[in-house]
Amino acid sequence: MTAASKPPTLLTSAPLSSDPRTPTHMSRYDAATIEAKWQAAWATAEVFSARRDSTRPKYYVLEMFPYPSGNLHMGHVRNYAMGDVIARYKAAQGFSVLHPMGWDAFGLPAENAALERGMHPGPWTRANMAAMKEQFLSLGFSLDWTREFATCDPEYYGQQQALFIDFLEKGLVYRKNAVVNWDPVDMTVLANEQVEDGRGWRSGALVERRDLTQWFFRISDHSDALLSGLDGLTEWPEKVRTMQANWIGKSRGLQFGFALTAPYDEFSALDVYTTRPDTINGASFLGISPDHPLAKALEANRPDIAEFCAECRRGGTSEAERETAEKKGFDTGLTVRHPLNPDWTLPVWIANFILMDYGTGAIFGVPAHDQRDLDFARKYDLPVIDTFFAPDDATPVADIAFTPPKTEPVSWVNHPTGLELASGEAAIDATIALAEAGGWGKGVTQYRLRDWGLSRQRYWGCPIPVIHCERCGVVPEAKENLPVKLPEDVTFDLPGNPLDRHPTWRNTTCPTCGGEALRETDTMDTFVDSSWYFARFTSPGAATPTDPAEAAYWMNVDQYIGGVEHAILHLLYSRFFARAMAICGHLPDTAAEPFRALFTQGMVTHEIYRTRDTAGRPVYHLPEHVTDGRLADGTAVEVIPSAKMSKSKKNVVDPVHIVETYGADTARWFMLSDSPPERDVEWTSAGADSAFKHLNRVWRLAEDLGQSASDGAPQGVNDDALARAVARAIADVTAGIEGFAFNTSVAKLYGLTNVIAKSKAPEADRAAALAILARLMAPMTPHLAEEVWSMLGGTGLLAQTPWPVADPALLVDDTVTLPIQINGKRRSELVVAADLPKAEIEALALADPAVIKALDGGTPKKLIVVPGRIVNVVV
RNA sequence: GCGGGCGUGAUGGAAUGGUAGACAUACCAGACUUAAAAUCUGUUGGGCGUAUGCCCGUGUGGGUUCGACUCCCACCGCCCGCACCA
Repeated sequence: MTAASKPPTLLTSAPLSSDPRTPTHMSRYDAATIEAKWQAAWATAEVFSARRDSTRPKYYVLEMFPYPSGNLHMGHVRNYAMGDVIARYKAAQGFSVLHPMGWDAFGLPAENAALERGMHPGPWTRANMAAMKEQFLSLGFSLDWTREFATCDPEYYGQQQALFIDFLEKGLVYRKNAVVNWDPVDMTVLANEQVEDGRGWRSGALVERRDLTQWFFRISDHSDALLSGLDGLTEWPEKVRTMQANWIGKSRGLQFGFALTAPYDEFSALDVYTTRPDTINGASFLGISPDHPLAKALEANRPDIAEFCAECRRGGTSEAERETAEKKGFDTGLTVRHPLNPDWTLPVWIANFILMDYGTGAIFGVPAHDQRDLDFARKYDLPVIDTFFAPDDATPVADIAFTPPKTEPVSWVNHPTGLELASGEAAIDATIALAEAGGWGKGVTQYRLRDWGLSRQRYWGCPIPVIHCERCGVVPEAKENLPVKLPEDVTFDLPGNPLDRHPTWRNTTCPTCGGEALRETDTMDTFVDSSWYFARFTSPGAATPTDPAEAAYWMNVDQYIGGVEHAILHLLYSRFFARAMAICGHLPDTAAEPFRALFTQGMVTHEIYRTRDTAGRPVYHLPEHVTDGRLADGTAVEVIPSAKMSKSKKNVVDPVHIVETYGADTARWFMLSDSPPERDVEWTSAGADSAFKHLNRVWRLAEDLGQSASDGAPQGVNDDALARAVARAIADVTAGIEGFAFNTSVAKLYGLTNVIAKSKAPEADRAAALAILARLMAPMTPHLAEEVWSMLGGTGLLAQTPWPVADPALLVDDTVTLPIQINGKRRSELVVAADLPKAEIEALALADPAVIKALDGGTPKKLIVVPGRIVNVVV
């Protein structure tokens, strides 16, 4: 399917010219007609089909593909309008552009819809895709639709299953136990999003943590590579690199054991990991996770401990929830000996804030130098031992832990290494050395990054292609049996995974021994789907995950654009996948970092409208259903301040309405105006009117100046002032696009429009200037630009016309205005030749009346001249 | 709680450490019109003022600099992420 095979449905009249007495001989800017016309023209010429072309450099621009919710929202329009600016601009610069689009089509909302309306997730998703594609087409993006796919296509997820099997072979994926949110009433696994205040969103039951055997990608084996790889990503935002580095969380610390004073069960010592071994003499207790093997052993014999651990396991699994929960502890009664002093014993506590999957699941608490430990110590009346003070202040810690930066020198109290005045860093080094020399501990590099659990106990995802055989164990499905397709005949009348209760799908034969066996019923995390789609776009029809020749040509993505909310997970997973695919030969090694440049756009926000149902649970309402704070039936809604547009909060705006009223170009222009792309923008209807007004103005200029258009594109601009304005605009608009400052490009285009409209230059000059304006506007408002170009007699499609180049001679001004500051405040100005020597500027500045007055006969203390910029006189 | 970011007129925002407020919206005034809309022109950070003049002003408080929206420190407010939302 091509870009305009189905013309969008648009109003035929423009809303701001609705007066029936408008003379009929006067034509108007008719977005509906214009946009359909040019979309058809682009489609006929197949302008946007990506082609391998050895004579041109390639450019791969990609926006994060959407989840097919059924409606494009303004956030999408913003995202794809930005990508389209880049794609069209790069095409005009002569690049062979790949700009594909597809659907991130698996996921929870389809299952929720299935539960709510009794509809199968497949048709629901397909219908949404069809609706959204129509909206996409009406916006006129320069997308290569011949490469379209959805992650729920068996052709796609079958290749994903092949990848999984390859990963399995290379040891990149394995099974282990992990906890999930378990709803004991609905008897189902819940996503973190489905847990509200520790309760299941539907049942309201207290959520429990439950252990399940699940599949994991060995992403943590690549921690160091993923961390050091960030250094090469110079065209990624610094904040994203920082966030990823912090997420990977490389730390150096000490691992060592505390011997139990009396062995318990098979435990004779407890291993701890700490990043602050230098504070070892400040230890006042040992803390272990409720999931620590020792805690589990204690549970078996001690009902009170079992009850405490059970309490710790209530509530959701999310880190935010655990971190903000009240800190609780339980004294096990066991004690350990301090490694540096066998007479010193410490109590062992079980604490709910200690995670089993970081370090060893056991810590020693240093209340004097860790706020959380201090709160814990005060709550349970444990000792607080100062191990260091500020060099000039030896006040013991009371309610606020003393935690200076590790680089700051502090004075130590009886430090085991003998240090007196030293930084934390130096003390850490010394303590690790001491432990290694003494043989009681070893320095360890630890990462916060955990392996990526990919198992989901759900239907609407990519089936994990493994089979459980009683004789052969867990074996991969044979590749010739791929794809393992999801069965269609499933029901959603019960919670849980329909694959589990499917009568026949689960039963299969073992690919190894041919005996009876059972399929895995878990499906993959949807992050897996989106971790390699960019690679698949290079050869969407290939019978293997990628076609190596195509991947080698098109990879990497030269410009990736998406929401900052994906700064960590999606981008980190994709970086891991690219490495894993390279290991399996599906991508060249040079694609290990798949996204050369990244831009994270801000979010489009909107107010949220909420009411509550009889049970007090929130019910959200779409903006189009709310007028003046009330629903159609008069119910008042609670207005919650602007937040990220999200399907679950229903604070989404339908761009279809804007396109129908004003046209696609207005929607695009408006989304690119005003707000810097990286910043959040609140959607307002007021901006649309002004955008539309401007496009009308450009169109009217074209109508005025196009009357006398001769054949062929308008020639050069001879009028000097106009020519300079045009050159300036070319340079500034280009710089704005290159720097992802589309809002400033838009401002410069407004400026050039104003200059052309007010210019008294000959009509041919103004027409030529307007033709340049059209070319500069083409990436943003492509339909109007084509129309204006054609009205002015331009030949060919603007979509295939090279980007204009500014005459450098016209960018340099002969004279400059230099502000004169006196003591840093602007007091006067100087108009001088641009190349005037510094000494002469100084002389002119000292002769300036304002300067003479300020000096009052004296000499300046200092005279700063920055040629071309400013003069500052210090008196 | 932890990690990251943002904060400038009535509003969205502009500004390689160098004239703060470009461009746009809104408001006000004028032109055109019987009138309105549309369109066009002009004004608009606050204060004093006859002024081509002065004072204040980029969340708050400090600091660096000849010069700070920009760099550094602390604080306040808002936003994003926190591994099963996508």
